[in-house]
Formats: sequence, structure tokens, C-alpha cells
Amino acid sequence: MLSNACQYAIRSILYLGMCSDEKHKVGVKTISEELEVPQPFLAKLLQQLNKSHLVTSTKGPYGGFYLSDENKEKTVWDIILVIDGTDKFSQCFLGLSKCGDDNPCPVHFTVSAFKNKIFKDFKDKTVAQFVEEIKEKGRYISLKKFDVLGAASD
Amino acid sequence: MLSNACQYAIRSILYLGMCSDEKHKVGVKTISEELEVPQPFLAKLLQQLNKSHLVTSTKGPYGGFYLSDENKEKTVWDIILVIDGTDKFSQCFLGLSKCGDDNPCPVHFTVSAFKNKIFKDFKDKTVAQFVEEIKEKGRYISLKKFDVLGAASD
DNA sequence: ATATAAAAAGATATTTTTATCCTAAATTAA
DNA sequence: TTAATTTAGGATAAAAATATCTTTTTATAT
Ligand code: FES
Ligand code: FES
Repeated sequence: MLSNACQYAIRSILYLGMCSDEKHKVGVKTISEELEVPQPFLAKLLQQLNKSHLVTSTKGPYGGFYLSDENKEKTVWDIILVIDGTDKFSQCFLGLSKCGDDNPCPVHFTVSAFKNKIFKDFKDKTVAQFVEEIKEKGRYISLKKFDVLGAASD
Repeated sequence: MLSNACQYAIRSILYLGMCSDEKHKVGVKTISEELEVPQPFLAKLLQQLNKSHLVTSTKGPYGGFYLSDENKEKTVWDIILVIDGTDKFSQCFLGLSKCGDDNPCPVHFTVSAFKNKIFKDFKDKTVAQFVEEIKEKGRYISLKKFDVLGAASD
């Protein structure tokens, strides 16, 4: 459903949301290791996310990536829009040229119920809200045990 | 989520379920035109489905593809298994290396609810049952207006 | 100023998915 | 038996997704 690139992007942004800010930037190397994602690929991806104003970066020593306050108000939908585009989400699960209640394929109503639910989350909740929930409810964005508060708690 | 190949396969089999039997075989050309699917690609696909005993074929004039009674008792899950494999259905929506209730990603519970629902359909309902439902409830597997009963009603 | 660290940019490589083409084999009707 | 038709099989091509490598630019600390 989501491309690798898009999954990496979402997880990276949630990661940055959890343990970065203007004072605590994180390098590609760290992110790629923490999330177990190919490093050079992620570098390109972050470059693109930066251009799209979804993450912020600075070069040079002590540089790296972080989410500005503005970045944190973006939604997951914004990320998907930039990386994968959202076309395929409106497409029929079985590949019909049109997807809608008026010409439903055999799985249309099952699928569209799901879509509505998950899209609501993706469109309504900000990155900041997702991060809140991750911390409160104990959700995972990596199976590596990193200290959620480590980088931001000194 | 499903590859093009897999979508084509499912729709082709449902199509054959609707308007073929041992006495009424359908050629690749017809199927590809009715479902608006690339013909040579579909030919390969049907070959594979035949080898996997999901469709039946005969060569020569008056030959073509059809579903035997046995074929009609297969499930959509069987098709997915053969074409795409089912690995990706057990994988995490955000690409975590493990997906489960014990290490849920931020969208895990939303997604797994959906998976359970759609998988139940795919695993439990036979092709024959799907075809029943398509006819009863007026579902679509193509946006071309073909006569559902045409081929099988002479 | 200089050395260093980190992202940006551009070029390239690999893999997977999708699609096409050509020849062979089988079946049928005449 | 022959011509016609249709699937089977094998080779190849094109496109997209994924991944890597190298060089350049920018910022920092000393
Ligand atoms: S018509 Fe197939 S999912 Fe909507
Ligand atoms: S852990 Fe992500 S979908 Fe299950």
C-alpha cells in the first residue's frame, strides 16, 4: 500500500518528532540505524522532505535534521502526498478504472470503510498528536529499543 | 496492496466464474478486452493460474479458459497466495520488521481490524460464492457493460 | 584561516514489476 | 491430412522502485 520510501519517511518524521527539536538535531546515520533503514536512501528521502518543508535541516558540524514547530503541525497525509502521491488511495482495490459506491467492486464497501477510518487519522491528526499518542500508548516506530526521551532530556 | 498481476488474476477468475464453464470457454483476447487488461501479460498470468490449478484451459479451436467445478471452490486467498504471496499481508503497514499486538505501530490496531475483515472474506468465501454475490448485489469487476449471462445462457 | 562534520546534489547501479514478442505444441473442423 | 486456432513456453524489453556512490556546499569550532 505504502512504498518503502513512504514508510521510511513517516517513521523518520515520527522519530524526529519524538526526539528532536531545534536544539537537538539528529544525523542521517543515527536515524537510519535507529529505524533500521538503508542510509543513503534515507539521505535522499530526507533531502526531499526538507525541500517539501516537512523536516528542517542544517549543514555542518552539529548539524542534522529536526522538526520545527511548524513541521510538527503537518499531518501524515502531507507526508504521503509528497512521497507516494495520494492517487492510489482513491483507486479501486481490484484495479477497476473507477472506484465508487455507484460501481462497487466485490470488496469495495469493506475496503472503503477501512480507508475512511485510516484516512481520518492521517488527515486530521498532526505529527505532534501522533507523537503524543506514541508516548502515551506505547506505540512502536522501530523494534530497536531506543530511549525515547534520551536525546531531548538533557 | 495487491500487484496489478494479482488484481488481473482475481478479476479474471471472477469473470470466468460468471460466464464460463466446461462448455463455454473464453479466450485470452476476450478476457483482456472485457476487463481492459493487457493481453500478453494476461496470457502469461492465465498460464500460471492454470499450472496452479486455479483455472482450466484447453488448446486449439474452440479452446480457451474456464473454471471447472473444482476451480470454483477455490478462494480469493488461493489466488493471492499464488500470484503475490501472502507475506506482505502479515507485514506492518509502516514497515516494522514485526507486526503484532505486542509491538504495535501507531496504526496497527486500525489496520489489523481491516485486515481481519477482508481476509475473512478472502479466506472463507469461495469463488462461486463471490460470483453469487456479484450477480445478486450487482458488483462490478469491469466498467465495461458486458452481459453477465450472455456466454452461459444459450 | 583551516580542518572537520554534515547535508545537498548529481550520477549511477540493481532489483522488481509490468509488458511484449516469437516460436512450439495441441486440438479441432473440414 | 491439412489449415486454422488457441494455449504454452521461452526470450526479451521497458518502466518503476530501491539503493548506492562521489563530489560539492555549508556551517562550526579551533
Ligand atoms: S470499486 Fe473496488 S474498491 Fe471501490
Ligand atoms: S505493527 Fe504496524 S501494522 Fe502491525
